[in-house]
Amino acid sequence: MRPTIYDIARLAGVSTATVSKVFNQTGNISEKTRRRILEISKELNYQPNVLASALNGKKTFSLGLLIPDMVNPFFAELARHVEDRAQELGFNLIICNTDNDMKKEIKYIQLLRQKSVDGIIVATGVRNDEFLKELIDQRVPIALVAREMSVLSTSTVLVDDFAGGYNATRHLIELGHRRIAVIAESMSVSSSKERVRGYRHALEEAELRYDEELVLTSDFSIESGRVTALAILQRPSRPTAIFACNDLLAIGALQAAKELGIRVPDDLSVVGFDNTILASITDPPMTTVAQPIRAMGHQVVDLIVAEINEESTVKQRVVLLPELIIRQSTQALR
Amino acid sequence: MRPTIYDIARLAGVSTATVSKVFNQTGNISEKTRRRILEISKELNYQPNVLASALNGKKTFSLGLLIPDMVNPFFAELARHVEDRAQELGFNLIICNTDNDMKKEIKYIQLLRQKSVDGIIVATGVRNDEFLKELIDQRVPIALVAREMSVLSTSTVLVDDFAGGYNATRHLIELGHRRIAVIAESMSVSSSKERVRGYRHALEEAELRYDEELVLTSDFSIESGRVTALAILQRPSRPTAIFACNDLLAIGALQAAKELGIRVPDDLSVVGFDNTILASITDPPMTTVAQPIRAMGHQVVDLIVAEINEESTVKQRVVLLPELIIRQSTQALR
DNA sequence: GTGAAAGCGCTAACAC
DNA sequence: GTGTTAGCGCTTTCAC
Repeated sequence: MRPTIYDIARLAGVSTATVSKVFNQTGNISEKTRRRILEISKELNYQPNVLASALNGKKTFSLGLLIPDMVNPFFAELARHVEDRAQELGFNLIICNTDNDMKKEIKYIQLLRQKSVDGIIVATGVRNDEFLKELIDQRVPIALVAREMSVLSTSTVLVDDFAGGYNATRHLIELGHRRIAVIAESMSVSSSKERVRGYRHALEEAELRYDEELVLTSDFSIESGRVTALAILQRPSRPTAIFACNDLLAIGALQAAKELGIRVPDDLSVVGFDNTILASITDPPMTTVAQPIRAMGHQVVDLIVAEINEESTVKQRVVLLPELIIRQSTQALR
Repeated sequence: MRPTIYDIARLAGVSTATVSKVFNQTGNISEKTRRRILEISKELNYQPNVLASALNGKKTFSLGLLIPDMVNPFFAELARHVEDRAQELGFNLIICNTDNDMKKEIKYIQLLRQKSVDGIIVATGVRNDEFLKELIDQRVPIALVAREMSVLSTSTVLVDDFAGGYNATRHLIELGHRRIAVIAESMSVSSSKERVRGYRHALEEAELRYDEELVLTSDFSIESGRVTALAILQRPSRPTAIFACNDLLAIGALQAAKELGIRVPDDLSVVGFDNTILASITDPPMTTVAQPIRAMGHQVVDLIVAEINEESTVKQRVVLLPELIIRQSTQALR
């Protein structure tokens, strides 16, 4: 059996209250008994039982993280940084892959509540306002990362998606491109919508016509990027550039181009979004909009932990700036 | 406040024991009261408190997963499948990225114990025998995946790494290659050692000399693969083929070749291992040894859950077979 | 400085 | 069929 506070108390000839105080650094315990207790604990290899302490209203020191899919490198990296920071602060991370499926999301949230996690970080794109609102009403700390939900009053960390979309498109325009297509993930995701808005703004600023035909929506997999790009590249007057709203889609576009014998960047420029590890290993290496993933992960953990510890009750909305990384998938229009 | 079993009992005019029995489907409760209790629970949106129930010796329904780094696509995919299966069985997953750092690993294991996870799945390569042994002695269910530890009596799921290394090398030999280098991750990892052993066996079988100079060890990042490959490709008599013990290293080799103006596959054949998403998007697409990642993830969860539920007390060692996926990074020696 | 005791939310004998 | 009650391991108030 795992030793308990009772075992320690008995061996040290004190009460459990004293032992508890030592471990919580509360009350006033003489240096001598403190030492004794610590010593005995070491000997028995005592590990406090978090469950029992959480049952008394203390923290569980675990956080939930809802992401669409950790196989998507963007979310893998994000989750990694979240986990790192959480660990630094003494919290474990329960990762939940929801595939942006509302049913799964709800199920996960219920499980997390049953386990009394101290907070939930949401990075999924599901429109789940009602459910999250309930949680907030129940005073479960929630924070959003890489997504947005204006109706909700929660701390949020994201990148300026509008600026990202704008920068990407602007870059293409400066290279002389006029027919620029955009492939978005489902437009119901806030970040996607913003990126397209940035795209549109760049066009209009350059007095280029915004052509709905050039705005495609798809899933968020390489395959669906490929299929979508294939369709658009086979039109009679195909675009000379594609802005894909994430690296996965951009890779799909690259593959489609290769299939059709369209050379990148000579005959087609492609810009991605996220600057995941994938962008640097494609051929050619991909121009993409970098999100400061590490900073996002750290910040969102800091915000939610501050809320958990009630150090800060004001909700914050942190907007980080994206950065265009120019590689070799874009080139001046000939 | 979250409703408790007491609230329900009061409103239903029964005792907490009755309510508990309903939720645990134990005892014998009349259909009528059962209904009433369930109804009231629904109304109050009651969620059982897992902590309290776990404190009574029940399960916490959470598993720990120790992996080196979820940014590595192999582990991202593995973790995803583990998580999927765990979720199906009602368990949450606490993911711990250890970077194969023994200190971190120990810290994580302690945290997991304090939280009374029901079991721990270990996919890291750390030689941590002592520590894991302690856990086993304390009857914490442990299972290994994608790694091995012969001294320990634990359920294990892995791929036949020897066969994988053999197949990869054999493929190269059949293509006429004679000078075949191998880049291994640190040789202290069991899987890596086995793959190299398979490599060696293939050579010897073909009566080719096993040349220590052609066996390089490195880290497990693209960058270290690149550096290692760079070194070997600049030797006076460079190899005509490289077998890299994982896709990351293979990509590094691809990059090194490109840097040196060595064409793949014309001047150099490269084989990877893992068949992660990366292998399909490199240029050229990579020949690699596929691990049945999904099956591995599912199986290891099934094994550990069986142990947790004490359905099965016999430890199993499941060895799955790898499969060589031939793409375009390998070609017959000219 | 230290301890007795009540209680966190739930379970499981055992009694009725 | 249902209730009483004694814990699970820990925290905390209040008394000494």
